[in-house]
Amino acid sequence: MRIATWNVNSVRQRLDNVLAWLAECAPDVVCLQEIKCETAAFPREPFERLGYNLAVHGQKGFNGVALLSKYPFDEVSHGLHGDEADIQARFLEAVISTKTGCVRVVSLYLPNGNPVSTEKYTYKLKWMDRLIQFSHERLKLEEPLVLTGDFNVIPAVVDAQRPAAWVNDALFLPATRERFRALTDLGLTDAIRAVTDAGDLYTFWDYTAGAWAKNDGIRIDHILLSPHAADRLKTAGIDKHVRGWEKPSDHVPVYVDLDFEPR
DNA sequence: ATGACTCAGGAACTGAGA
Repeated sequence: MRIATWNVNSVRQRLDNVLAWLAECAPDVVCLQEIKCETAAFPREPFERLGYNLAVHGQKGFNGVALLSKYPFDEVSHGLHGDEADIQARFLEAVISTKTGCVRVVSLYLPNGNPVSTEKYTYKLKWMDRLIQFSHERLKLEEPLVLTGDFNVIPAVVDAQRPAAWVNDALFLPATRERFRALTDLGLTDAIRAVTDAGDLYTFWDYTAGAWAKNDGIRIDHILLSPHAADRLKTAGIDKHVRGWEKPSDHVPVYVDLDFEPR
């Protein structure tokens, strides 16, 4: 089973790119972030025509997450517990059934947090604390869990081409990285790091200043696996070439192949 | 150089992104 994540920076602007990528990647489950539209405005038809079930949690203008699945959804819920006043559309959770078992998948869009001297950064850190609590609860279920999306976290120096440029940034500050490490300390596995310790593996290149041409990238889109999901990990990869397409998102897809064949 | 592009909203710009 191939599960992928992609911050598309507007699903309506990126529709042609997303359809072209689906054709070549052929994922079974896709987590989308920054769909930038209300739920009712999501272009459902082209995805349903390809055989995907849809779950969408949108809002007007900003944010918005979605799930596509060739397998049926058992349970779908949106919103991250711990702050009833938080109305930003950044979290969508579903249980997906296959003939050989279930997998719980979360499509998340973690707050950016810049500028760090504002309430935006405290919102990010509190959101991460809530995510740690959520993960702690879900890991008790001892089931395959795929926690994935745009984390807006550069986990380590090796995950940026120019780490010095990010030392005071909300994506790389110690308080940010400590909380990401708290997630992995709970027992979640960073799928890319499970298959390679190589550098030059990025998922985002800024639109400005020729960042793509200079390969001035960062790795901030992640797939975290519970032990029961990590046991099934076959491959993990980043579809870097998609950044070179016409009218690209500033992020590229990341995917894992999990073995859900009968045993 | 707290900039450079790209998006949504809404009709000229601003805010947000990272």
